[in-house]
Amino acid sequence: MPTRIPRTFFDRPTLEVARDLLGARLVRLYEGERLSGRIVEVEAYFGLDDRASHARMGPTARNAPMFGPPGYAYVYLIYGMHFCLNLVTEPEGFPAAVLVRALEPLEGIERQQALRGGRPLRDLTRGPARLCQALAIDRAFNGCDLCSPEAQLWLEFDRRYPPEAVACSPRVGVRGDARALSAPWRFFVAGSPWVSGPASLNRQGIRPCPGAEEER
DNA sequence: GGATCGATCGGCT
DNA sequence: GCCGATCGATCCG
Repeated sequence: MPTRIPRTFFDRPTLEVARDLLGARLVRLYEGERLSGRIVEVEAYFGLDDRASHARMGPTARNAPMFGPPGYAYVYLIYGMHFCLNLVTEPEGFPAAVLVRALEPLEGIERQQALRGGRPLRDLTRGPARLCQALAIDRAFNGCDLCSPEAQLWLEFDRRYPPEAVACSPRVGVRGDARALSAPWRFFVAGSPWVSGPASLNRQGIRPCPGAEEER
């Protein structure tokens, strides 16, 4: 049985964690069955200055997990009907998290399709709300410790992508100021059919990742 | 492939 | 009241 990714992995600058999460396996134990997928797309949200982050207005009841210790889940409801999964990064007190935007399906695919209402395989986990539905991730996982041996949701090291296989682009669906709009804090596996977002971003957006030193 | 629109509700202004 | 880190259906080219 592969080991769960430890808390020290998440206790680092968010841009580094985001890039390193590509290739990791997200595992959900659902009614005794492993449902999993390989992470192929993420977005980083960090700091009070990030106008696209839920933490931009300071701590609230909703965004509290973002201010908490690393290695926990921050799950929120959006548009009154969809859930999104974030992985909390950086030391406690600094608001930061990585949004998981797309997976390459690996285990329990038939069960995942059932949870998705029989939608096509290609649409199974392509998008942050779709993957939550496929892995049965909802509000109950908000604040969940992903590094605990008892957790029903965790991460495992799986594939490791070389730098040239990883591309970046501005984040999808953000509304903040010019800086937030242009910040290349979305990372994805170049050319993967499992990546979400507008095709335009996935073509033009293919450029080298910024160094982690760009953070802050 | 791209644009538009409706669904639906918790958390903030 | 307002609006969103989205999705799916529908229309168009």
